[in-house]
Amino acid sequence: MIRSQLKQLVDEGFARGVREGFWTDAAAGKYTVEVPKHEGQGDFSTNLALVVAGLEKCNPRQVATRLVELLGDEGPMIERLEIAGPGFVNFFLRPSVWSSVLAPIREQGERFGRAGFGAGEKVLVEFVSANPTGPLSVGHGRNAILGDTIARLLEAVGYDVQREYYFNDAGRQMRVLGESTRARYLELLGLESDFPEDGYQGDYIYDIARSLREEHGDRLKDADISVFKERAQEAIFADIDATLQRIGIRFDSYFNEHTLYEEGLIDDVVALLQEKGLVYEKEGATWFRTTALGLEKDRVIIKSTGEPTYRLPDIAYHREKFRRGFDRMINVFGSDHIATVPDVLAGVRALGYDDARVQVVLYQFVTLLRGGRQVKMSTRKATFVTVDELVDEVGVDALRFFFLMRKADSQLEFDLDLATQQSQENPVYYVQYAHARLCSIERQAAEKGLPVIDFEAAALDLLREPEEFALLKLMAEYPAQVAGAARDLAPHRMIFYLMELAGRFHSYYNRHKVLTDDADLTLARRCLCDGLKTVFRNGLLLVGMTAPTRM
RNA sequence: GCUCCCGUAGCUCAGUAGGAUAGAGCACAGGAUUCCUAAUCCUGGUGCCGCAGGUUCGAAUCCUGCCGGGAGCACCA
Repeated sequence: MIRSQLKQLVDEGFARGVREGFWTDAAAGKYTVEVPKHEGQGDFSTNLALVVAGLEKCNPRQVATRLVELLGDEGPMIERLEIAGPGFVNFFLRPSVWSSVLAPIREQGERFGRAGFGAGEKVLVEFVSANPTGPLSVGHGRNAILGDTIARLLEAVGYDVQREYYFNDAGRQMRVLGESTRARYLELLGLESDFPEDGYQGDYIYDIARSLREEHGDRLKDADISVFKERAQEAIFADIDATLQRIGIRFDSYFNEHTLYEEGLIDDVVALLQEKGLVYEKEGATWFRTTALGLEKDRVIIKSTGEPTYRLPDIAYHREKFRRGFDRMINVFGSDHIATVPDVLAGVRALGYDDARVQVVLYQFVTLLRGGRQVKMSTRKATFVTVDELVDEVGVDALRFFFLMRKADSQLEFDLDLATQQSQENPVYYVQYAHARLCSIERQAAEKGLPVIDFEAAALDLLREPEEFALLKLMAEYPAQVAGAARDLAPHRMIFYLMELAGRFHSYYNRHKVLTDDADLTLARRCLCDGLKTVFRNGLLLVGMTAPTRM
């Protein structure tokens, strides 16, 4: 907000310089106004002179001098300007401008930080998309939290977001699931059973088998595999659903791969690709000529058995996303899906759609540490830790926080010992405690009989401590943080922002009292704290956490 | 062999579409509570930003090659 006002001033100065022939408009939109890294370099800084000088091949310090002349060296916001280093222009603002961030925060309340630049564009965020073969494991957890938080961020900046879960209840995996369930059922009946070699070994299969036995006795001993498969799938899906609800995630739609077959959409895609000469037969299989689209080798889309490989439905599914009218499509995938992405995008492109509208967020694997040792995980062997188990141990807030703490590109080390101990080492509490403390101050104020905050009556220029300026500056950055995190699909930035704000607040709290003997100062500081509380609350809710009022 | 991600302090990681003097938490050591919650704060220091070149006024950031770790490279999803 303050930054954007300043940016406007700089833009005007730049435009005047263009009119007066000091420079061309080549640098328009290329320079920035930023908060400098180091103390003593002003409240904001622009690299305009460096950018202009680079494009026009002239001396940056001369350009900076011109700019300073054009801007005038003071004004209602600016106290003084300074040319520094290779040609930065540093802005030193009047201290009073900082407290002006409090009014909009107060007016906008829970809307503070939201933006409208998404302009109602329709975005489909597809995530989790785990086939119902077992409970959600740690890897799915990262997917779920990432996808949901990205959706929240996009909603916050004005996109019309739809959350979708794509799944497949046919196919080999599910057949194995059915066989595994039947084997357990027969085993429970004391009958001969041959558990599939690559079957699912988790105890949850026993649970499902047990419920079948209770309901049907031994009447299913000769039943078709589909009975077992359907029952298993149903039970597991209910389980997944419960887990998701528990961690605050709901989907707007579920898309079953079945639909693509039933509505002939698979055949459509093959026919369309055929028309374009991108399909051929070889060794009994149908191949997609991806080499013609710039990829390394051709891929099979229909096996010699007549069954499609995963690529074909994936392409058809993405075609449906376009046909359903989405402007942007975001997929959250584990890094093991890396190889499939180019093929699907090539398919989309071949069908005449703009694949730039499809964005894939790939996240690296989660390694689980317990007792300092890596836990090996396998879905089949059921040696995995489930999301439910994690939530049991650490709670929803810590789960979300830990999964968001790292950028998607980084492998995430989930230290169970750290996350499970509810101690001060746990950074989750650090942030939440800041909010609880702010609430506590207001409770104290009420107990002392202080009146409700009268914002209009407050003398905000009494906020003059360096720690207060630091807080106000950081609060003013909040909307830009949300916008940046949404733009780059990078939820971890919100976590880092909140940790920094919490650090500054705790530090301030220890050094200065809010509730003092000076009524005016107290009121001003309560206004500051009120604003902080709003920012913490908004930030925590935005990433799907709670903002506790006491701890 | 090929593709993608990662490599920054002892450990775990940030670094916001190249910017000024490199950042945080943890760990380690010491200190702070008659006072709004000590789940807090304060004080200590550490870096060949994996290596080598290149691009430019300027590189942890961009390009090339190499080294190390991870994920892939199926008529599995």
